[in-house]
Amino acid sequence: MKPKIEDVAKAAGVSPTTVSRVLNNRGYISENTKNKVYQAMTDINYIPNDLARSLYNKKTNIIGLIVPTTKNPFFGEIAAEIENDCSNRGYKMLICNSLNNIEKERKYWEMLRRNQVDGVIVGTYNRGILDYDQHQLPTVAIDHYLSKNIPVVGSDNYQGGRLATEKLLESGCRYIIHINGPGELETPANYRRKAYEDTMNKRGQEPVTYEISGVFDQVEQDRIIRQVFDEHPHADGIFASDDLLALNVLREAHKRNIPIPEKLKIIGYDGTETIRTTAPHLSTICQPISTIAESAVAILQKQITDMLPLEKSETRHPVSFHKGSTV
Amino acid sequence: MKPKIEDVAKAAGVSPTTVSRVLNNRGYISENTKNKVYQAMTDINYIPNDLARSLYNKKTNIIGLIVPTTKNPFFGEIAAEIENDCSNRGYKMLICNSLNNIEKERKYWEMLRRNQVDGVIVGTYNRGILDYDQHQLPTVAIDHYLSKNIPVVGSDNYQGGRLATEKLLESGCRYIIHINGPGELETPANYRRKAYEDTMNKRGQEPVTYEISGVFDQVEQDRIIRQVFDEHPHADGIFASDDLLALNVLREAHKRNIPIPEKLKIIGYDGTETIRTTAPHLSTICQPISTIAESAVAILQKQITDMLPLEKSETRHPVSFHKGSTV
DNA sequence: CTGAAAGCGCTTACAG
DNA sequence: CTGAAAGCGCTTACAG
Repeated sequence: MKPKIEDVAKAAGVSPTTVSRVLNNRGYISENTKNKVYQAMTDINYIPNDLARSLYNKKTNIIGLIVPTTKNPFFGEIAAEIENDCSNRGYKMLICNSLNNIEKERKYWEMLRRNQVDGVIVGTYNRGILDYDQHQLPTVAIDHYLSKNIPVVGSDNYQGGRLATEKLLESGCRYIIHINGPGELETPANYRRKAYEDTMNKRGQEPVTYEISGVFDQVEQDRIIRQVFDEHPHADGIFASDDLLALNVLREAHKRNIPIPEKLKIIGYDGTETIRTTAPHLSTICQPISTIAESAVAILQKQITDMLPLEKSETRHPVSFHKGSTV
Repeated sequence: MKPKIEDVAKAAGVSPTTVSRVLNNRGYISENTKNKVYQAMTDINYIPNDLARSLYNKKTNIIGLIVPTTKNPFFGEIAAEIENDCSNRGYKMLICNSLNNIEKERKYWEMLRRNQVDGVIVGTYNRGILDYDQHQLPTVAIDHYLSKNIPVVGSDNYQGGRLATEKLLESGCRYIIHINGPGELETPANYRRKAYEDTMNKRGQEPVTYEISGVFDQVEQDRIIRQVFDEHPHADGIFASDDLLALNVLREAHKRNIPIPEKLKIIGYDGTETIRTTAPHLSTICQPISTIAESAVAILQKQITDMLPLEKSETRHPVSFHKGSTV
């Protein structure tokens, strides 16, 4: 049987109350008693039960993180950063890979509630899951609009879209296509598109945007990429809204023997550490992942400790350009 | 205030005992009562408190996962797979990124204990942390020897090392170098090296192995790679013990204008989904990540449910060869 | 400075 | 088929 406070108390010859007090450094306890208790704790190898503690305190110091999947480098990195920040602040993290499955996600929300998490950080698309009006749980969304009263954190998507487009224009492109990832309608990522279109219009160029609707659908993605090449054989620039997509575009270009960057320039989005080490040749817009993570955790913690009601807010962190050899 | 069982009981006009019983589907309850209770639960929006439940049951259905960092594609993918398997079996997962920091790792172990996790899956190098003799907690290690009584799951490293070496030999290499990642001494990954050396010896070739000791030390890694090229300008094959390393080798080869695969063939190890999509040209040995994850979870669950004492075992899953253009 | 008692939200013998 | 009581391992007023 695992030792409990009572056992420590017996071993130290004091009451459970006293043990609890030294454990929590609360109230006045004589040095002597303190030492006896510490001694007893190590003697019997006592480890406090946080379940009991949390039950009483109504605070678990656990937060939930819901992402599509940590297989994706962007979410793998953001998850790692968020967990680090949590750990530094004394929070633990329950992780949920929703696989963009609405039913799974609904279950995760319930699970997190049952486990009394102090808050949740969400990076998935799930309109309709939350009961907007009476959502109480402290929550922060990463690049997703979940509800009118949930703060959103992300990169400055408009700046990113503009930057990508400008870089292409600067390096001489005139016939630039934009390819969008799936489900970006409900996310601030649609500002990437908006910025692209605005920037093109301002220069008097006609914007052309393709959308990939299927989530995790490699086949559709490949089909659309081929379609772009078929329908726009004279395009000289492609702005893809994520790096994996950009790499696929690059691959198709190679297949068609289109010299990069001479005939076609390509720029991606995300700039994860993984991509920058495995494919440093890809020019891309880098999201400040650790800053995003940090600020999401900070905002969440503020909600938790101040017990503030949820309030809409949008935090955008500046992006940067990584120059590879595709632009 | 969150509604509790008592509130449901009141709303349904029954006792808390009865509510608990319908909640757990235990004992006989009349259909009528059941319905009243269900009705009451939805009426007042009741969500059970798993903390209280777990406290009583001495079972949390939570497991801990300790990895160096999910930023690394291998661990990001294994974490996602493990979490999926857990979720399917009704377990939740607390994730810990130890960053290969022994102090952090020690704290994570204590945290997991305090939170009464049912078991732990570890993918980090941490000899000396566990109290071998009296380690009670169900535990499974991924490709690491933690203690004489903790089961290990991984890819068949010996087969992998042999396969890599044979592929190089088959394609004509004779002067093959092996570069090892850090910290592989205490892990089954050292069988990759052993297999390489055995295979080379059997063919009458002299094995040459370099080791990179610094964990996460990009600078040292680059230095060693340059050293390999400097000291063995006539090498015609390199077997790198992970893909990120292999890609760095490839990059250095490009810098030196060494044509790949004509003058030099390169083969990596891991074959994550991420690498296979971002760098499909890299030939590599693929670990069956989802199989490894699945079997780790299965073994852990068996320990948990059968309450077996920990027992040494080693499970090796076969690897496969991914042919890119570097071999 | 220290302890006995009540309570956090559940569950399960035990009794009816 | 249903309920009152005790207990899971803690913590914190309250009293001394």
